[in-house]
Amino acid sequence: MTTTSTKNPERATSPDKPLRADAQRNRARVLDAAEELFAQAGNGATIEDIAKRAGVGVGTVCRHFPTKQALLDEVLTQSFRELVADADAALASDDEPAVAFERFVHQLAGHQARRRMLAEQMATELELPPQALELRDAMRAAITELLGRAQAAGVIRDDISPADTAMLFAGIALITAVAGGDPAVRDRYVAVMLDGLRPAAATPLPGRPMQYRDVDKILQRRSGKG
Amino acid sequence: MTTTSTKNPERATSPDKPLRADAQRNRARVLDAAEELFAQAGNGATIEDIAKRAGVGVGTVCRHFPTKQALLDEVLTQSFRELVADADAALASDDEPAVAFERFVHQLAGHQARRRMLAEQMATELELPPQALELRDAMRAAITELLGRAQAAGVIRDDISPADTAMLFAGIALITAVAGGDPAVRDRYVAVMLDGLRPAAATPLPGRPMQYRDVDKILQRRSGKG
DNA sequence: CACTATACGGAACGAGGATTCCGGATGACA
DNA sequence: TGTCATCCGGAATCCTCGTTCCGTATAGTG
Repeated sequence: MTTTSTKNPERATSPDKPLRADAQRNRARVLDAAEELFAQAGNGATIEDIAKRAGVGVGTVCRHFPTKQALLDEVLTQSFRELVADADAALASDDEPAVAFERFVHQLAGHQARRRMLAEQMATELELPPQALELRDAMRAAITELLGRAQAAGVIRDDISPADTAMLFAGIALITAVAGGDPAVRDRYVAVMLDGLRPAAATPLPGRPMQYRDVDKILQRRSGKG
Repeated sequence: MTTTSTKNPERATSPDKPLRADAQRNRARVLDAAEELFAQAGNGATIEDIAKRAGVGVGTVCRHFPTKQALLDEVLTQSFRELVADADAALASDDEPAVAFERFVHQLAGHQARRRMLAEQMATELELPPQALELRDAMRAAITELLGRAQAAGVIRDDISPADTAMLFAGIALITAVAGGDPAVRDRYVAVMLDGLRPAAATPLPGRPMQYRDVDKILQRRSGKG
């Protein structure tokens, strides 16, 4: 399902032209392989590994994606697209706020776990590829809205921000991804986290909610240093 | 506090002999520098960076620790020692179970965040250095006991295992470490997680608690493949 | 079927980083 | 203070991995 038959945002050199049939096939294979290996090994995954898994030569990988970073960016962007789609679906659904929110965070954790880079990036470890910037903003807006509705309905505690939400579930996703990626385990932990977010048992929290502004600040500081 | 004046489990070559004074000093410096840089950059930290930070040449680093892995292992083992010390203190204290448990998980997350490798390794990403095996077991025993007491006292939900506990807080630690490592943020999130662990708001959980056995299985599988 | 623009595989190359080596410096001890 | 074993710094070496190059293969087309 992760094929890129719809559009190819970048191409090595030359403006754009319909890819030859085998090229399209290979590109998709590479993307799938990369997604899988990046998820497994973070970006420690090797170009050669990816090529092998995709059943192509390294040359092929590097022709389609001029740089390892470009490949990573594309996979990341892909993930964001799916995430945003889920978020939009949740927003559009007429489920109760609690249900919509819970379903969505399960999906969120799922996406992030399947590709741990996504989780890392949402926690600002990685630079965001420019193509993904607006997707990220859409994502943030969606989380804000879903959380807001749930809080307004009184089913989620008020002292939690959208940025907190993203972080918390990214943490769950990251750790379960690192530890084998069993979806059953992940769902369990998401459920625990959700219990922690209910107003019923809420204990006063130290500190203040994290804002996306803070996240961006961390991101800047990081790219500033190197 | 991180000096190794007590014992030096490994030495490049030759059985063992008291290190010359300057050598001991340098060894300690290297260890401290490594701890700091590994915490900051995971094991992306470079030998040269570590040497520079420690104010020594690369040769010195490599003589004391024949391999980058050896250095990493030593830092890891060090962390485990501190963790186990905290755990023992918590066990020995006569605080109420709830207090002891909560204080300990805060410390746990703190340790793990300060050195993100620790968090990753507790989630079985890394192989455990042999020197640390018994420390890990002591750790597990302590968590088991502290959690058991808290559950017996009815302040922590029953459908959570010691392994779950380790994973959940490792997740929090990991994500906050990745996102800048602000302790205030970490404490906030630990508090949320703790709320999720209280019996009051507990919702039925899907799946079954994770056992240390499962963790070990993942570890084996991983080292099997490579 | 023949022809050509594309794409392919994988060897060759280069950069970055870990490890090794060795001449010079230094702590330990008589 | 003199001697020597030990340790130090950092240049040299080796290895891994991303990227480039090129001869060969193939999809697309008439």
